[in-house]
Amino acid sequence: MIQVFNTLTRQKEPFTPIRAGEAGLYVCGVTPYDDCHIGHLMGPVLFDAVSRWLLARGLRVRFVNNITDIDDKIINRAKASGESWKAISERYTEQYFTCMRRLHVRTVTDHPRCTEYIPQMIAYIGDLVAKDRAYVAADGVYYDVLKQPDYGKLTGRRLDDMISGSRVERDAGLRHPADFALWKLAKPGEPSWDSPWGGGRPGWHIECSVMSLGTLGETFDIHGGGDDLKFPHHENEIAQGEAHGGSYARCWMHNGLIQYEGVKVGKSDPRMKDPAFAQRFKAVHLIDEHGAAVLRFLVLQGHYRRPSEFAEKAITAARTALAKMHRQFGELLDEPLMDTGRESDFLAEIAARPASPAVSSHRDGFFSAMDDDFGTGSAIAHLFSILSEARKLEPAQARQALIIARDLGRSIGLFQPGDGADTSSAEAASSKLSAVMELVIALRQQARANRAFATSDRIRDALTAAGITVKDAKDGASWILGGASDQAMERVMALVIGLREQARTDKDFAASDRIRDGLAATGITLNDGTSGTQWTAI
RNA sequence: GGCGCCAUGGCGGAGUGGCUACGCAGCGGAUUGCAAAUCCGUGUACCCCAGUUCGAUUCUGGGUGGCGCCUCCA
Repeated sequence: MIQVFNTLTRQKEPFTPIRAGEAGLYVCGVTPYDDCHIGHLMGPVLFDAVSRWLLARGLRVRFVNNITDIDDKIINRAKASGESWKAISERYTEQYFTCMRRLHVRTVTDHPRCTEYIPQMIAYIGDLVAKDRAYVAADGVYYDVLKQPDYGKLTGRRLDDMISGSRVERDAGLRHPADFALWKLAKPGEPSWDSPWGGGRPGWHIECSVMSLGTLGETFDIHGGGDDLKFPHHENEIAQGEAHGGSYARCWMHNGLIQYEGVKVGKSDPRMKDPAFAQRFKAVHLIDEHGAAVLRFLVLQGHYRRPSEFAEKAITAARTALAKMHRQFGELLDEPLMDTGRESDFLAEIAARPASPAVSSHRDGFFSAMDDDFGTGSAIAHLFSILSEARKLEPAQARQALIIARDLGRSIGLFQPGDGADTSSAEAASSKLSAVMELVIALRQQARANRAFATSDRIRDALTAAGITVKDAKDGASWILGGASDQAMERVMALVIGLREQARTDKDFAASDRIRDGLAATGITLNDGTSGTQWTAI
C-alpha cells in the first residue's frame, strides 16, 4: 500500500486511485520566457520518480505536465527584444524538454500547451460567469473569491487576514482584492484571441484547471507542483475547479525548492542580480558542468518535500558517492534497460530473485521506503547497503546483488546506461587540457635543457599526433590545438603516462613523482593498476 | 500581522518510544617503489525547558533559532 502526504489534509493517506489500476497525475510545468532554472526541473525529476514507482507498482499512469506558453512575462520579453512571443516560448519550451530528456525524465505522457486550449478556457470561464462565480470588470473577467466560502483551505489562510496582511492591493474595479483574472483583455499590439468579453488572453491559473480537465477529467488523483505554487496558484485552481465541477484534485503534492546555503534561490532573490550567481543555477549549465546523473542523484537523495541544497559542496559529495556506486557496478551500469511495457512485472521479477538474507532485507527496505511517501533518500540508502553487502559475497552472488541494486535504482530512474560518463573523466577532459599541457611543455623544456632530445622529440611527435602544434620561441614554448579537445586530452594523457612509465622503468622515481604531483595539482589522479595506468580528472 | 515547515555527529541527509540509517570527510590498518583505487576497522549525534512514560532524539506543552508563503516564482 502506497502512502502519500496530502498537502490539503497535511497527513499521509493511502493512495486509492479514482479508477482502479490507473493514476492521473498533473504537475505544473513552466512559463517559457527565459533560460530554464534548475528549480524548473525539480518537479519533473521528482514526479518522474513518483510516476515510475506508481508504474512499478502496477498502475497505468497518465502524467500531465503543462506548458504555459502565453503569459505577461512572455509578452514583456517579446516587447523588449522585438522577437515574437511565439518564437520565445517555443525556444524555451524546447530547452525545457531537452533538459528533461537529459535528466532521464521519461514518464510524462502529455505536455499540453495553453494556446491549444483557448476555446476550452473560454467555455470554462463562460460557465463560471453563468454560475455567478465570476464577473466582468473593465480590463477582464475575474473570479469572485467571496463566493467561495472555504477559499484559502489549501494554505490555511483567510481573506480578512490577507487584506490586513499587507501586499494585496485594493483595486477599484474588483469586488475583492484577492479576485484574480480569468481573462485579460488585450492592449493594442498584444497577442489576442476572440472571446465573448473581447479580444484577450487567459489569466494565470485558468490554464491548469482547463488542461487538467481536458486530459484527466474534472476530478483526478494527484496534483503536484513546487512549494511556491501553493499560493496563490493552486489555491486559485482549487477555487475555479470546485466552482466549475464540484471537486478538483484529490491529493496535492508539493516539492521542496532549490536552495543555496540554506536560502531559496527564486526569481526575486537579490543574489540573482549577480550574473555569475544566476548562471550557476541555469539548468543547462548545471547539467553540462556536473552531469545529469549526478544532479538526479543529488535530488533523489533527499526527500521530495524538503528543499534541496545546491551548494558546490553538496553537488561534489553527490558526485563522489554516485561515482563509487558506478565504479562498483562496472559494466553492469551500461547493460541495456529491460524492455518491459508492464513495469510491475519488472518489479515483481526483481522481488523474486534469489538473494542473501541481508540483500533481501535491504531490497524489502527499498520497497517500504518508496511505498512510504516516495522516500527516495531512504531507498537509496538501502542501495548503498546492498552494494556494501555485495562486497562480502562470492563473485557470482555479488553480481546478482549488484544487479538487484541496479534494477531497483532503475525503477526510479537511476543508473541509466551511459551515466558512467557523468562521474568519470570524459566530462572534465576538455577543461583540463590546458592545465596538463602546461606540465607537458615544462617536461619538454626540461628535456631540452638536459639535451635529452630523444624525449623532447617524442613529446613533440605525440602532440602532433594529438592535433597539437608546439612552437618553440626564445621566451618559451606555446601550443595550438587543431582538433577536438577531448580526443587530444586522451592522447596527451597517454603521452604523459608513457613518459612516467619510462621514468619508472628507469627507476627514476623522483621524475615519476614529479609527473604525478604535477598532474595532481591540476586535479588529475593516476591509478597504477595491473593493466596499466588509468587517469581520473576531478 | 497571518499561515506553514524545519531544528540530528565535521558536512549532507534518513529515521525511530528502548535494538544508535546511509553517504562524504576524518582517523587506524592492509595493499602500493610512493600514491590512487580497493578492502578491513573506527565515531553512542539528535536546539533549550518542562510534562507523559519503566524509558524520549522520537509523544505533549512552552521557549529559542532558521527557513518558506502571504508580489513574480518550479
